[in-house]
Amino acid sequence: MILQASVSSAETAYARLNPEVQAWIRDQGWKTLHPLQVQAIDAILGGCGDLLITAPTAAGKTEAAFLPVVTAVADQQRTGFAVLYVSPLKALINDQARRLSPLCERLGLTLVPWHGDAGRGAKTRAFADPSGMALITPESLEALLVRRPEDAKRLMSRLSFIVIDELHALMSGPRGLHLASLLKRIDAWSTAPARRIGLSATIGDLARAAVWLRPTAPSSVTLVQGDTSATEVMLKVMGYLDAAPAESRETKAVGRPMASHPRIVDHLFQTLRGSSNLVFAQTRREVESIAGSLRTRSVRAYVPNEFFAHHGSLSKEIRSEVEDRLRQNSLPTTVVCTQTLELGIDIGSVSAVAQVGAPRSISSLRQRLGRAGRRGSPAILRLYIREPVIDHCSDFRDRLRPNTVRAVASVRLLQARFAEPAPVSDALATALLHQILSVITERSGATPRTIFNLLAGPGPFEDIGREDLVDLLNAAIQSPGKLIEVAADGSLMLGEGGEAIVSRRDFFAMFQSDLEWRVLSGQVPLGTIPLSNPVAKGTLILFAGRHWIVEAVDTRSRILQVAPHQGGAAPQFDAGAAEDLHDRLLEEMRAVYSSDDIPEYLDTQAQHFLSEARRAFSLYGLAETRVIVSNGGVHLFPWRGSGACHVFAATLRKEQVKAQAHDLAISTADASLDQIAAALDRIRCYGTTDLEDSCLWSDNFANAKYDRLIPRPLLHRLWMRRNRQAITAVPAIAADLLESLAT
DNA sequence: GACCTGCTGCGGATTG
Repeated sequence: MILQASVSSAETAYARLNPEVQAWIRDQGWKTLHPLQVQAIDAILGGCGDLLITAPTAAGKTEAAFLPVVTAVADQQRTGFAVLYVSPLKALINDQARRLSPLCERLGLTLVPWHGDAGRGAKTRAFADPSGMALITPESLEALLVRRPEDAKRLMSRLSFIVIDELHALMSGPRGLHLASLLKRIDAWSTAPARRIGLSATIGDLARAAVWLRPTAPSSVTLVQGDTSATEVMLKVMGYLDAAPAESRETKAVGRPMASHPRIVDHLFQTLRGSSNLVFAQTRREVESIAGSLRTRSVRAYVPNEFFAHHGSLSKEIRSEVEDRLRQNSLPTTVVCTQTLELGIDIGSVSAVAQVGAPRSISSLRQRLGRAGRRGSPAILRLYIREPVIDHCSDFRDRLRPNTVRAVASVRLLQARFAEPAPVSDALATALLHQILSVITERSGATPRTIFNLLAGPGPFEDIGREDLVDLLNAAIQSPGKLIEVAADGSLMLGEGGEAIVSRRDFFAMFQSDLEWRVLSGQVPLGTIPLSNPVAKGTLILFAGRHWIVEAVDTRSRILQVAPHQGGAAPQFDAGAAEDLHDRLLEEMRAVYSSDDIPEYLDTQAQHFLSEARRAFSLYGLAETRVIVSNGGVHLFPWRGSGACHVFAATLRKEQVKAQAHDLAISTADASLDQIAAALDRIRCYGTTDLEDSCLWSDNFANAKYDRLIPRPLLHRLWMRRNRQAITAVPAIAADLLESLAT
């Protein structure tokens, strides 16, 4: 990656901009251009490659990219869009359209917001006379390619720039593979591919981001980095003692708030009322329960409620109402939310950010922190950490106080500027099949060679070899559902099954969607809850931070009609697997256990938890050993992240040891130390063949949308490649554990 | 043991 070498002065950069852009800058009342903007102007107007712009939220990344971009394309004459802006969220497209339209108007550039909820007028005009900028989601891009391939080519074969916002979010997961493939296909239409500009606040691995951005030439990506000097953070970690462990697990399962709940709610109420804040919780159910209690608390205190819920299952209406109230900033507003308010939707900045529960990801914590701190004042972050009461039947997991230790480790890594790299997607096969169907549709048929040339090679599918593609295509051709057919000339066409998949509306997204109840209060849509919730007339529910009674159930159209009421519990939202912990976080947790400093940002209870944690760590002898016996079971501590631990647990199961990985360790059952030592000794000597075989014992590698249509051996092969690192580490982990047992 | 994201084209009726 090329680091920005020379930087001209703000005056020189300003002089390079289009006069109308300069006038717009004066209108904003800006006295000077930020260094970030100067760098971006130099790189875009002076250079010719791709750019990665990283800077904290609200540092002006959008302007840094667009001032020079619109300057570059202002006077060009062409048929088709000059700039494609890709965003992960419709709401972000609406925000950006609002921000950019005065600038574009001055230059006579058309601006077309292009997503499912955007008006059709602008799109229709763009089909007739395409020019300027389109602001689009990956799914709408897919829809354009599949449904209007001729128009898509006409609109996007002469692009000068592709701007990708919130790059860290768009490059990860199935969507990352999807968008990368779409961009590759767009590039194939033109002789001079558009320059790509990625924007992000949190990039854990710059080298990998550069590879994603320009797979054929990652070293030509210029890095433009904003001010990375640390912003002042006022941090507090607060400990809360919960009910007995057995009880706490039970109440969690039933969904009843835990014993610490009222005390945490009290503290939030007292510290946050009167100002604007964000409170992040780990689950939607927890958001509901906290927001509901805060509202009840306000009613009891005879004060107007200023606490609201925000999560992905709430309707657009409810969510934008809350976002508007935050943005207008005229009334104190505290929003209890999940990840939904992490990305760059414009909500202004808030006084303080709180999080209930220990962080699992540093990137996420950093994004959340970025929401706090008005100009000139420090960002306030409060972490609420719960640990259970210890009694005679408590096991090592409770005694080691992992939540407190994880919170301290997270803060240390935050200070060390660590951020997790974007996770590798497990949807490679699904994405490949999806894109094959899409290419066949776009081209009304394609030969295997065309498909291979178009999709394979540097990019999202570079791990796919010719034989993988052949296996996949053969399976699709021979499938009883007739996904693909071979035409007389040897080209591949959609079969009956393929047609059915592509013609469905949900084809455009690479992720799954399940059926849900729609919850309506009168005519107002409140949101959706999973069909799995038992509901009947008279059921009480807590939703959108308020209490409701179900008045009517329409099972045909899946609608719940509700009315305001009192009481009721939050619904059960479908549970997925917990977010993986990174290797670095476990390593840091071990360091926290082994050191003896008590950070001053811990309150008395949290300090107490940390002391208990270290005492337990020492009593179990974990400074010297990686294997302990507790409550009749043997527990192994590789001090690695979730990925490595899950693979290692699978390997143990292959050796007939019942093993289960959790956040802190791997727990075994019904096995003696001798049996485990023998298993570890065998695993220690594993060669490549054994390792490739070991993961056959894992049955859950068919998770993604179209995995059921993929041959199992291919899924297994791809799973192996994706987990190569964790798999290669297996013998070394076994050796370390065995050494512990010997001493 | 979690979270989040997205969605066409067409014909016909209605409205300004």
